[in-house]
Amino acid sequence: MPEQSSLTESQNKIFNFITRYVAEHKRPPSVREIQKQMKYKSTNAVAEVLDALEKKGYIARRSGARSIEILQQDDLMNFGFGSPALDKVAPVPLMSVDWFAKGEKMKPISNLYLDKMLTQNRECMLLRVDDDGMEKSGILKRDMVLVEKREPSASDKDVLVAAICEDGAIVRSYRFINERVHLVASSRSYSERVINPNEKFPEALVVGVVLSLFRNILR
Amino acid sequence: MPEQSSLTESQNKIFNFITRYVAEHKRPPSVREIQKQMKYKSTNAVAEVLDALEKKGYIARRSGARSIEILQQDDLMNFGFGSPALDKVAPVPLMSVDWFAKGEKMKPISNLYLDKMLTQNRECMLLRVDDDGMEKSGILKRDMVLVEKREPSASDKDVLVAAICEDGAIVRSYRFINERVHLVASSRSYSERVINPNEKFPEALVVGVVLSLFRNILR
DNA sequence: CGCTAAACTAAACATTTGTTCAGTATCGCT
DNA sequence: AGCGATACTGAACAAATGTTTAGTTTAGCG
Repeated sequence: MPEQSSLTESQNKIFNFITRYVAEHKRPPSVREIQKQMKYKSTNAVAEVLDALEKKGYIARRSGARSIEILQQDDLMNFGFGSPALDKVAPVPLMSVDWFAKGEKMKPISNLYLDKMLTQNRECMLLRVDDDGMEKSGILKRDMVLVEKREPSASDKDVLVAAICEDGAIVRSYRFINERVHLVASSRSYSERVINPNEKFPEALVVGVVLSLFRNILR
Repeated sequence: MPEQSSLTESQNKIFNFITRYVAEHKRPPSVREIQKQMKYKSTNAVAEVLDALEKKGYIARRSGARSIEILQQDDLMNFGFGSPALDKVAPVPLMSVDWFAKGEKMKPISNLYLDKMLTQNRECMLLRVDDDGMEKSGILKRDMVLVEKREPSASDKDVLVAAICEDGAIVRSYRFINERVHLVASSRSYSERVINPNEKFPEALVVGVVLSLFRNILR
């Protein structure tokens, strides 16, 4: 990930406040509302933090009142609008993987129903990650990944893909080099897999692009 | 049931403009921006249309600049008939956190619909993690956590809990020692928070037990 | 016709809001 | 000690913005 320059305590506080405020009120806060929240006695205290946030690329400002715009879109929920409705749910098949050297198979075990805000209206499936190859990227064995069923395109830079292979389902970084697909783990101890386009029985089969991650915490 | 009063041409035009503007700019337009768009020569032309829209329940206005809020027209959840998914899905409120030293507030922003397999049929909510205190446990800032709304019990050994505090929502290990609740981060750089049972305004408020974790991977 | 509502123009006014300038204080680093 | 970054207080100002009051015009309707 492109490590965002880190924030100081007050910068983090204010940035969090802004995101919460926007989510709740559907408009950015004014400088003086931030001031009140932070219990500052001068608006300039806010102004300087906003300058820093802007310089670090967390926000942008235009002219006029309430002009703060949040630049992070990794927000997952850019909950601007979304009113709840049931047509907002999509069935997502939970797939189990059977791999045979000659022909792979994936079978739906059951359907989970997920809000379309999560599936982003794409054709998805759920897979259980079967190794620790992406541990360093925060994806652990036994995590569930929500995968969009599609072949990565050339424009996909540094996406994570799900693939099935001997070991079951795995997640890897996707690189396209010299007509070949390279599947790269984040841990060095996992070797790179290279897929030749002409290969009849490749050692791994890319099944889609990883959209998000789901992990059970409570045992 | 409340037959939506219909809109006049200019009312409709302006209402549509507001909707588009919010979608595009993530903040409401100012009165004068609407005036410009409509090629009015007086702001009062706008003011009157806005009065009408407010009276008809299409928008609401608060104080301050850019205070127009679009009201949801779609009647709340249409818990109508047999979508096959219905009984498998539960609405989970996505909460935003406002913290004041004396009185904490949590407000639902919107509902996400999640399979009951995920909520395990418990009363849940979704929170966005606002710090890196549990980074070492694999819970990162900006992750969403699915939280069961309940006080941890003595039998809960080493559960992770969500709490709200000055910094927003945080996740911590829960320890009960000497009548006191200890909230422990996995990173050493985050200090432990201790909650006294008699404390009137504790520095953090436990809101529930973390069931699972959700993270957006694709940008 | 006369009435009313909607749809404006025109001009002021009061707030809200962003920005800036001049200071003070603390901390880590050199 | 000196320097720069961060974190503020306090005060003032100008621009942006919401609101109001007074008047004109048009269209529909009884």
